[in-house]
Amino acid sequence: MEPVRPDLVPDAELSRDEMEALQHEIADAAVFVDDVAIDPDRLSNPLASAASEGEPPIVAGVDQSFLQDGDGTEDRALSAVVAMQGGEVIERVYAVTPLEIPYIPGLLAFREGGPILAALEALSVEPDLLLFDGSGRIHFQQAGIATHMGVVLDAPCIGVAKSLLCGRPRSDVENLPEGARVAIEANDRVDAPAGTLIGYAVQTRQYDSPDRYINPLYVSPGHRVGPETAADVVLALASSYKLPEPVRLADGYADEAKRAVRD
DNA sequence: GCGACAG
DNA sequence: ATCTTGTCGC
Repeated sequence: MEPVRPDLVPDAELSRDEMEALQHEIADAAVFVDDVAIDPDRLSNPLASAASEGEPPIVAGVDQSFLQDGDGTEDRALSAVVAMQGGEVIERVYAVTPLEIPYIPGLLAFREGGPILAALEALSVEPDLLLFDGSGRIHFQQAGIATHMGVVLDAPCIGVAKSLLCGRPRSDVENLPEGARVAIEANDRVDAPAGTLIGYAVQTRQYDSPDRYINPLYVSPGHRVGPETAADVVLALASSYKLPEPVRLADGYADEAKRAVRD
């Protein structure tokens, strides 16, 4: 797949103000409600797929790793994509591109967007849905990496983050039971009316011991997906591990490919 | 000045 | 995110 909005592709040469201005454009173009019918049950369950007509949807997980040069300085980013259909991997691709800027909270898409788009161009199948490691609408300008990629590609996207960038949970998120979700609403750090629902803390896995617990994932709409569906999809795809399977596999593939590139 | 900060 | 082996615990 390739960008349908080349004008909005993240450019690391921009000034910080220009980057944030672009993010406001992205947020304005983003659709934070369900735009396509995505049945979470058909994502990973082959039986549900067989029972209904047509092919099950293709879901892609995207994750990055980084390579160092001889000095130990990070100089390249590697983006890995794992595409799944009916619970099975149908394609894996990766791309390596030079690293342009350091990590700056809020500007992740300008650091990692290049290799992601390069890897997605190498992908031969057309995903119906993409999951990213990072935020979507849970972002200062409501334009996290999942939203940015979603608008540039005009594809349904979901952000899956392991920690909360901004916003505020409506209730305690400690030690939630498996399958639970807690709404995340905009606070004064988010460029949205206070109280706006921007995502969910989603507990995909949990221990049963009283002294230790697993932190939830922070799931938010990227583009063309609403917050409830985003949470439903992540729960449906996280069958045996904390991370939804496409993202977990992309995570592993990013490490595997990095080792291969190093040799 | 202080605090907060995806990967 | 990254440098890294084994190891403690359910």
